[in-house]
Amino acid sequence: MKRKISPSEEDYLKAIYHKTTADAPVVSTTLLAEEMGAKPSSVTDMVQRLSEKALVEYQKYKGVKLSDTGNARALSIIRKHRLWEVFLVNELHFSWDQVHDIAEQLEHIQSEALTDRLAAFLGHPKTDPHGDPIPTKEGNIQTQTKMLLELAPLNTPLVCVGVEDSSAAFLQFLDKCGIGLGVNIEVLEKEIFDGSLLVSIDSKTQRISSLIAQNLYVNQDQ
Amino acid sequence: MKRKISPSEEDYLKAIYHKTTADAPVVSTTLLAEEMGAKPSSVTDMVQRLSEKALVEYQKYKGVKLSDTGNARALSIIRKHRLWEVFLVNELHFSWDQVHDIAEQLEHIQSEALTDRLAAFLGHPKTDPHGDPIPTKEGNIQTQTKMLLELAPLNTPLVCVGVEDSSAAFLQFLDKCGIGLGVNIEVLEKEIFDGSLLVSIDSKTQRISSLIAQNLYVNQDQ
DNA sequence: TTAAATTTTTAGACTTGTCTAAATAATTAT
DNA sequence: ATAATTATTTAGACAAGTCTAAAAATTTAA
Repeated sequence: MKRKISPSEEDYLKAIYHKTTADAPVVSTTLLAEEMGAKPSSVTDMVQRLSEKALVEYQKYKGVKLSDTGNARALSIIRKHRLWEVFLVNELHFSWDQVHDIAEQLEHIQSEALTDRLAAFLGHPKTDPHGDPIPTKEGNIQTQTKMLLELAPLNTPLVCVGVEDSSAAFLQFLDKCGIGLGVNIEVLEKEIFDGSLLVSIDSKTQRISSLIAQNLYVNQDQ
Repeated sequence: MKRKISPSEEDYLKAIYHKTTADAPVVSTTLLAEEMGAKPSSVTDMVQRLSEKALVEYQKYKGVKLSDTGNARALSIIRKHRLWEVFLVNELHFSWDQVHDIAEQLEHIQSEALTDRLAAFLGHPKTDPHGDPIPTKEGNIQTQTKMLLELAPLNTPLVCVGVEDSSAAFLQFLDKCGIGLGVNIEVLEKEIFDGSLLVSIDSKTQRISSLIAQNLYVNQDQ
């Protein structure tokens, strides 16, 4: 029943998944082209092919969104991507900034048995090394409560739970600042002038830029 | 320095590697076509492309062989294939007949760091689950002394060390007969009529077909 | 509300990897 | 040694996925 989907088609499904939300349920070919590093004309072609395969709903000039089957496929790819990231970090001891490109390749391996066994081997992890939730085999993905550090209340014990930007550069910078998932953090002061924050990380006080605060997710501790 | 090679090109390099030996250093397009499940004309095309990239040495109508760089690339792919097979069997508990197709996909993942760490994670295994040697990172591959069970001496303690045919059907049949790597075996009698052998496996006597004997490698025990 | 600017699609071309059918070279048999 | 057979290559075609350039639709601005 499962029709063959090429790695390239899978990448498009994933990109459409990441670029659509409840408020903006449809994405334009231009935005998708940017995400994919391709020209809008190439995206139009591909999106029309995906539409013929009933993986997306597409209306000329109106943008594209995933169909139910397309959404399920996207979640399956994201599941594999994040499981492999857990493997790379937890088992092979890669750092969280090194795993994205390798997982981009591993996510296209086609074997349900492999995914099942990998998940079991890893102990059915709930989140990946960047704090993003791992969809279940059935395609359920937990929407986690989390807020940007930028918007977090002052003088409240917080814990880091995720990142908005997962580029290697940003992750390495976080490492340098002593910031990682599970790290305790508290905002002591918000600087109006440049949006920077005075924070306490593991009881040490330091100043971090607004750019970090805009890309780091936290939760109230407890 | 490392030029990009497509998965398909990698598959051809591997096939050429497997189909050439010291006595037959060159393989014909027809034989290669059979191995690849493609038409000879397609093989000619591909082999000419590989020749332009200096990965093979090819002379029209005379067959093809790997260049030194092509040989190194083939060994690198085989190394990855066999390391992943070890991972699948030892860590994810697949059986030895289930891993080939998955490893066919995993062998194309491009990341030297991944291969290095995988090898270390597995404890730098010397052989894969079918008894085939794993090339080192430097491209050294150990030529193991082994003989077909068919040609092994009678009434001599032997140990299974490899298979010639690693199809799922053959491996499953071996399982059914209680034959696996490391299993002790002794040939008690050779039947002239059908080439079958009376053997003792783990002290139990049974008769096995000549087809098994032609596809199973053994060594003298000790 | 029409014109200008922008976005999106179409058309035609290119590459990779494959195929079939036809042509050519090599091998085998008479 | 020549003819018949077999192996191999060439030629032309096709699908996937991409591009550039041009056309068409949509949005924005006057």
